Amino acid sequence: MTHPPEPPVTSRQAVLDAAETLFAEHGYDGVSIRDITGLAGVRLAMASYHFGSKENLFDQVIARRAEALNRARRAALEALQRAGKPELEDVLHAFIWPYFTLSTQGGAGWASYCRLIAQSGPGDRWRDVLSRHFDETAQMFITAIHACMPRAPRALAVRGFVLSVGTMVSAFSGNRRLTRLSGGELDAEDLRATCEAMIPFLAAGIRTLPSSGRKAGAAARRKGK
Amino acid sequence: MTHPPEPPVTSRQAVLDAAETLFAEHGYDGVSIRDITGLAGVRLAMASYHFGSKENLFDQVIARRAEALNRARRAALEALQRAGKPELEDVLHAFIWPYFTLSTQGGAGWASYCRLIAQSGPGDRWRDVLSRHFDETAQMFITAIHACMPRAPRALAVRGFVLSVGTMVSAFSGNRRLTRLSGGELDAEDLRATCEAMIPFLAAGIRTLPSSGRKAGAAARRKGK
DNA sequence: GTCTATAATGAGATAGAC
DNA sequence: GTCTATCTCATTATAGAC
Repeated sequence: MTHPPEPPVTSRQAVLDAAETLFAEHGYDGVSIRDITGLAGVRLAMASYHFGSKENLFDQVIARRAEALNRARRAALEALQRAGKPELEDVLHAFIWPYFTLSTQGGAGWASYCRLIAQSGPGDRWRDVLSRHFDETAQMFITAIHACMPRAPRALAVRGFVLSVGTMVSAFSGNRRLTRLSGGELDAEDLRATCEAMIPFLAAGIRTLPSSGRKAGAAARRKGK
Repeated sequence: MTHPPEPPVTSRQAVLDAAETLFAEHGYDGVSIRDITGLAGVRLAMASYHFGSKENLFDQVIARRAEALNRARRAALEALQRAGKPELEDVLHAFIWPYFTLSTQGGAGWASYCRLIAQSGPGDRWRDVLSRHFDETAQMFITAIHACMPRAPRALAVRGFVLSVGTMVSAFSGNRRLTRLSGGELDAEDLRATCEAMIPFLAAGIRTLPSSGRKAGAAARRKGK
């Protein structure tokens, strides 16, 4: 369904691919249209011709893969729900595994895409584009998480989902912390190992939320602060 | 020990503060030296006079608060260890709570600082500066986490720490996901509630790592993929 | 659709007076 | 330490030929 090594045929795709690569490496403002068209092997004017503005090019970069990613996640979730009542781990798996699969086997573009997403900042540009493309699917997964802890209020499922997204996105950010801090014993690029650790990690975390909600501040009070 | 609302007295500090604010909002490349000196209320040339290059200004912005943060974290950790054998929750508390306290009560600069850290990308600029300022303290916390799970290899403590850092940093990033996805029921700016949920969340997650290491890929195989 | 050329602006950094 | 003025180069975007 995805065509990893296929070289871009149209100049439009070439620009899109180059923009994705460079945005992921240096951020939106760290890259000029000249850099992008240079890497794409097309002339400067092609960027404006196809996309008008740099802002719009960025938007298209995010949008292009968002749909495929959402589709994969929802397909996994629906398959799960048809098979019966899923466990928390299964729901997290349905959310995280497509990210892993596409990032590692979907071609270099997908890896760049995941690193790019991890650079989202608090500014309007990011807030709008992420909300527009990901919130709807996010709500489906929050509902599925909530179904695994039906006695808890939905707000706790939201909190668990948001914490999980932060953890996952950071794991795909391309920071080499894991390698560095382990002195090379662990490999930050072994995303499979990270995902396999992360899913039970997050599931266990989410399961603590109902009780930590009740005894709120326990850790804080224990330190007398 | 920190003086939140004190206005900067020197032009050097004014530039540093303005740079911190603007970098946090728009990222390194999203801000010009003119923007910074403009907000600081000083002339353009003062930036070069005090800091030489923009790169160096950025470095100083990160460095300035890194020391205070590391000191607070280490003090909390040492106090803990003097009091006996700490629980995993206590170690995480010692790591996260200074971040929370400074971010919410250390003045606007600290809040900006935490948002800025969350924008770290995979590029050299970030990797170098974060490694230089934070790796040493990170190793102390990894050791403390490892002491809570002594039968597991240290690599698992590293993995738990790295996942935890990602979760924490994302929680302080200023993305308003929690508010948006909960329809306003939860408040993304209530960092206290987030920290109080996060600490047991992460502790539970770390405790799963030894077992998920042994039965690696269980969730994956269950889905037959 | 693709190119050259250029317009219009903004960037980082510095020289040199005070 | 602080200022004005400026150098030099890169930036986004567009006009208009082919």
